[in-house]
This record gives sequence, C-alpha cells and structure tokens, in this order.
Amino acid sequence: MSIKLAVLGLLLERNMHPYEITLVMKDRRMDKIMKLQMGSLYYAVDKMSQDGLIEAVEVISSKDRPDKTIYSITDKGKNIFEQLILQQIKKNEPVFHPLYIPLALSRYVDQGKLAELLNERVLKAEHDVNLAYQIYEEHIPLVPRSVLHVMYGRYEHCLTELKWLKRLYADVLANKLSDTGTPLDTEA
Amino acid sequence: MSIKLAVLGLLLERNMHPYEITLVMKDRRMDKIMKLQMGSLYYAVDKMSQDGLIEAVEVISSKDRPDKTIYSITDKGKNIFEQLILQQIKKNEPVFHPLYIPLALSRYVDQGKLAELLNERVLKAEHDVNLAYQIYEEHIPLVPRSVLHVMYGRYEHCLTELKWLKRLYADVLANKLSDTGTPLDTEA
DNA sequence: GCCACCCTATTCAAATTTGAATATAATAAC
DNA sequence: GTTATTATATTCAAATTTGAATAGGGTGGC
Repeated sequence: MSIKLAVLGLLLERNMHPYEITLVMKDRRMDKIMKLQMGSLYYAVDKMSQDGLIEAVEVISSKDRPDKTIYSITDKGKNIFEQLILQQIKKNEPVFHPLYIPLALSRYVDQGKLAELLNERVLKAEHDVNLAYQIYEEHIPLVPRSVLHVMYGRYEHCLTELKWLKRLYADVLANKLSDTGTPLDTEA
Repeated sequence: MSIKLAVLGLLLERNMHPYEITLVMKDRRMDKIMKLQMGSLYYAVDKMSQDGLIEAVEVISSKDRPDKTIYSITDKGKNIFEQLILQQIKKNEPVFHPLYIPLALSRYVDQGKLAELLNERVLKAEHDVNLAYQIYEEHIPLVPRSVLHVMYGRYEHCLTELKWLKRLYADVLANKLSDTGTPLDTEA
C-alpha cells in the first residue's frame, strides 16, 4: 500500500519513470520509512497502469540501456490517492514488532548468546535514536510539518525501543527471563 | 518468520494439529503480537514438514470433519528454532509504521476529513494503551518475564504512538501541516 | 422450530513480494 | 592501467501471503 501511495504522491509533482522514482524516494529518505524493493515498485507501477491510476506518456530509448517508460498520474489516480490515504489512516492496522515473537520465546535459547546479540542491538538502537533526531532537526527548515511529524515520530519510536531493549538486556544479564511473579523494573 | 517461530515454540511443548495451534496462539494473545492467518500457518507447517523441522505423527479422521494431522517437532527443528531466534534478533529488521507514508503525504488531502479520522485514531490509541497496560498487569503472576517484557514493550509503544497522534491532531486542527520552518511543539 | 451466525479444519487460486539475473557504463581504488 | 564497485533500468521465476471457498455441526435468540 505504502508503495502505491509513494508513487502516486511523487507523480503528483511531476512525471517520472520507475527507476527515477526510486532515486527521488532515496533522496527524500522515504526508503527509511517504508520497504522499497525494485520488484515491488515495478509491480505496483504495472498494476496501477492497468487500473488506470497512472499512464505511460513517453518511452525514451537509448542504445545501451533499457527503455525508460515515463508515467503520469491520471485524474482517477488523483482521486484514488486521496481515498487511499484516508482509508489507510482509518484502517488502524496494527504494528507488529519483528522482535515480539522471538523475544517472547527467548527464554529457550542460550542466554550468553542472547546477551551478546542484545548488547549489539542496544548499541545500534542508540545510534538510530541519535540519527533520527538529527534528521528531524536538519529538516526543520526544509520540509512541511506533515513530514516533520513523521520524522519526530520516528525519533520517539526509536527512543522507546531503546529503553525497552536496555531493560530487557539487564534482565538477561541477571538471568531472570524465566522468572515468574515479579513485575519488571520499569522506572529506569 | 514469526509464524515459523510460533509453531516451533508451541510444538516444543506438545504435539498439535495446525488448527489447534491457532487456538493456543489466540488463547495466549500471540495473535495480538503477530499476524496470524490460517493460510500462512498451513503453508508454514507444510514447508517445515518438507524441510524436516517438524513431522506428522498421527492423522485423526472423523466422518464429518476434515482429517486432523498432528505434528511433532524434530531434533533438527529444535536446533533451527534456536538459530532462527538468534538470527532474528541479530537481523535488526526495521519497523515501518503503516502511517508513516500516508501521514507524510497527508497535507494533500482534505484537512477536515483528516482531522475526523485522526480523532478516531486518538481515541482508539487511548483505548489500546489502557488495554496493553492491563494485559501486562494481569499477566505478572502468570507468565515468565520474557513474555512480560514483550507485554510492557507493547504498552510503551502504544503510549508513544498516542502522544505522536495527539501532537499531529493538534496541528491538523490548527491547519499547519503545510507550514515550513518552525519546529514541532514537542513538550506536551 | 428456524434462522443466523460461529466453530471446526483445511485447501486453493490469485495477488503480491522477494531476490536474483541481466547487461552496460561510469567512477573509484590501488 | 586494471580491477572492483556502484549506478542505470528492468524483468523474471519462485516463494509467500491473502482472502475466499468448502461443508457439516453446534449455539443463541426470538
């Protein structure tokens, strides 16, 4: 879904060929916010083209490279774009953190190895928090507030994750994952 | 991936047939933590059976219902289970919030409709926060700390999301999403 | 007693995602 | 100067996910 929205949103600004869309997305850090895979993008473009949300307006051939097909958003596409955004906000689809299940089952694995990996994750998470904040700050003069909200939201989500991982790491070091009956130390 | 881990983790406790696995997962609220779809589960079970991680140990037929095939985890499955958990923790796969892209593009849509939907989301988020906390508290005497960490983590993630949505909602009401150059009001 | 809905248990086709393959040019590294 | 990596642009087969179809039995409401 995000991929369709991103394509429509960018084609709203100007006509592009699919590869060019990926370049713009990377330039705007959209690839940090959603999964961007070439195969999926080309699929989405084909699909939307069949469905009349976008249309090919030009094909540029050159001897050495594959043809570039330039797409433009249609009126139908513009309507669907708005609908999709609202629908997606209404939908309330849950966020499943990819660590929930592994961690819930983590008491079954070697606690030494687990501790080592969690330590690495904590370090990465610290890095991510700083990076996310920096990206937010740098973009204050550059982008509309709608985008700032996403950047600051990402910072806060990263910060929450960091606190979570640290608390968990402490428990692994103390070898407490299998304990029952006591609440977590949630003040730190 | 989560689905495989969940199946292996449960088969570690006792042999079950696929449908039974879904019942246990729901009973333990695992379906709140990962996407649980029958089709995917049956696919994963087939795949793991082919790969020798689990094996069919019994088929129970009855006249009125489809046959139940009961699976058991193999030694290979036990090894892979540990590997998968550690691998998944190491992998550091990013979390893409399904609202990031829609919200980043939200300045293009009708701000009245947007405000209404965001208000609904804020209400739902408040409900989710309370529910998540309640689930954590209720389970303190019941489950190992590894599981509590996941439950409390979910509570904190929900809380972070709530704050994020509220801030965004205020900006939509003030019709500021397209403004540029001022930092967000991040103290509230 | 009947209607509507939920439970049991699995399968399937169709949609979508993934990851690699393709082929050439430009740039960087040593 | 040669080698390795990165950038250009797209396609494809294979893996996986999705959502609906199947089909009989139980249960609650009126």
